[in-house]
Amino acid sequence: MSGIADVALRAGVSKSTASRALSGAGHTSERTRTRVLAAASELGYVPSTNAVSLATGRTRNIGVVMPRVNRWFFAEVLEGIQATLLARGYDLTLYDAKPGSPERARVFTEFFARKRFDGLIAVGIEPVDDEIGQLQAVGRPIVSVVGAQDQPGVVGIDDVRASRRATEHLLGLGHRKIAFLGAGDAEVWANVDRLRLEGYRAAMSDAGLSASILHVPSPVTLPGGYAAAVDLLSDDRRPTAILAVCDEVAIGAIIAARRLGIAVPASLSVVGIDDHEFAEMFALTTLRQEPQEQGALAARVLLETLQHPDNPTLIEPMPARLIVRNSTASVDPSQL
Amino acid sequence: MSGIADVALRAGVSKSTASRALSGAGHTSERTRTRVLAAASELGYVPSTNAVSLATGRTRNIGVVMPRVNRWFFAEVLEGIQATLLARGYDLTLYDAKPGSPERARVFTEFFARKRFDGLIAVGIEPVDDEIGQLQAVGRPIVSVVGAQDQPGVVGIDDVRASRRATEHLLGLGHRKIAFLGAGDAEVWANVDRLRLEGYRAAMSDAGLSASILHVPSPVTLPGGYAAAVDLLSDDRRPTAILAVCDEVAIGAIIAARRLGIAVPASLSVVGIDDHEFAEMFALTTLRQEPQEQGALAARVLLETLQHPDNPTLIEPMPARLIVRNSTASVDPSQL
DNA sequence: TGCAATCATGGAACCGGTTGCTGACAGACG
DNA sequence: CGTCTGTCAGCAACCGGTTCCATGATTGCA
Repeated sequence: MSGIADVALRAGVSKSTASRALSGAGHTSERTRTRVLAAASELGYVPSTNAVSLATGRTRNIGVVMPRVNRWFFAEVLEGIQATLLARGYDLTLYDAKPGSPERARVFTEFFARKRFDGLIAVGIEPVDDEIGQLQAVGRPIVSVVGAQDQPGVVGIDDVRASRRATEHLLGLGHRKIAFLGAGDAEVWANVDRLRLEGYRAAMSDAGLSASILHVPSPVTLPGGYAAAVDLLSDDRRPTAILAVCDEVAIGAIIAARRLGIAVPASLSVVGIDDHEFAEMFALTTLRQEPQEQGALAARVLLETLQHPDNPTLIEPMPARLIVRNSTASVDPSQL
Repeated sequence: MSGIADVALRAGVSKSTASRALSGAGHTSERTRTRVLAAASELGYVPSTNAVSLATGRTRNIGVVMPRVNRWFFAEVLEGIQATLLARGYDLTLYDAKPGSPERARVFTEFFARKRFDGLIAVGIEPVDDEIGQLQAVGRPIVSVVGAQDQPGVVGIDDVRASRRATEHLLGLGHRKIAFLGAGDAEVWANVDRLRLEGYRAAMSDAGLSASILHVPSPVTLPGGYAAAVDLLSDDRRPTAILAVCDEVAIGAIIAARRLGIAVPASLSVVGIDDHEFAEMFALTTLRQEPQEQGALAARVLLETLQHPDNPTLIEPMPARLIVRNSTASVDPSQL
């Protein structure tokens, strides 16, 4: 492996001149610059990232923490981040931090303390207790995607609004018995779930249906939604419409309805939030959010902050658009 | 930020002694060691990874390349790798490399050349053309998960066997018209697909059914399987059983069958390969592989190789066990 | 033509660790 | 008691770059 000293030697200049020529900083004559560049490419010179980082203090690496990666939303966000960083020549170091796990504690103390990155993107991390302090202590800019409400620099949709919008869609179709399916367990999504539930509650109240509010807890997974929906649809609480906390739960509900012989949308309307990759196949009406875009935005904002640390970028909530497909229909008058 | 010099000063020793005491290398008296350790913890000393890497040549970081992360198998493998590395104190740098994309080319040249890692795990990477050379040029140990056949150090199941086993299960139930659903496009999975198709072909031939071999191409996704199955089941090629290249395709087929009013397993048996997280919910009979385990194994093997570069670890194919659920049944005699 | 400002370059310090070499000291042994 | 061996600690070089500072060469302007 040839270092910058070899390049300098070959170009007949000093290390410092070679460095300046390669990085473009400082003054260099055109002639030397081309000579150095030629020497570098002839030798296949690649600067040592460690040496550069040690000398400059910046790593050209971004850390990403998320509770897990094998869930549609997180994987999509990660793709978005990755693509953006790659384009800018940044590396991405991934940290897994399942809530409550001992590994998570290690990540927050040991791994973050190493400061292997110039900045951190926290996806779906709702820091608890001393984790907040530990994040501060990292001393690097942080951008969150769907983080806790009170964190700074959070990218995401307005969940209350999205959920309210979804509920209003059902109300507009004449539905009155609308159940909210999902959340209620102390899982990762806690905060997002809470906001979406809130939006549903608000829309119902505004429609004078406070008394009809029905929150059915369910794990936030497809099978979880399936199981919860089977229960819900089999007993006398059966609603005419379901708003699911996310598409996976919604799809679980659709599958449950089919199993039970309940026609969707004729006898049951279902609406989700996400626009999951499976949504189209199930003709699911949903509020589309674009997690890849969210990831990309988070990455862009973070890189921007690194360049201009003093003028913080203001982050607008991202839009969530209603996509009407074929899982929702006007309520069957006989069901009222 | 306090460096090792500060620690040394506080402990009243030299930098080198502090370094030895902290790393455990070389001789240090018990007394100095405790003093140094105390000083370090009082100062909250964390060694600079860059300085360590620069001096020692090792990064305590592992690179992971995969074509994409938002696909069940890859996400699971990644979880497995992550957990194992975390436990050993290693960082993980993720590289996304969709086949054929210009970004992939950059990853293979620019990003790999930086050698930010001690070793590389390539998941589902089937290197083409000069990529093989570029991987060699990295000069770091590489372990693959479901890579190309001729690569060294590949972790994975025996796909031919798994597929053969699945086919034999259907044959054992009396099925004769068995279709193989999936693959056929020049996608990521090409090699795995090919092997699984091969296993199916072999089992059919052995049963004297070469003439009945029916390969139906399909994108390797749930919606893709759905669409292909709708076609297949609607026309006169309709088989009594389907072997899908993976569970997502299999589940797509089950959903398609339901839509078409074809009872599973009464009128159609479906078997998959994977044991996807949704498999249980769809009562899918499948050959279970455990991607998390594969990821973990790959990580262990790689770390082992780093410690003992000269005695290569032999990697056995991982087991794939048949999980019989309720998507397969004896063939309906009237269909023969 | 003289002087200041600007440009191009080299030398050396520095980032923060690790490690080879050397010497002091202590205990073991003849 | 002298020498040998092994432990412990410090000095200084080194990993591979960046960057401050000094110097000499140019150029611009009065």
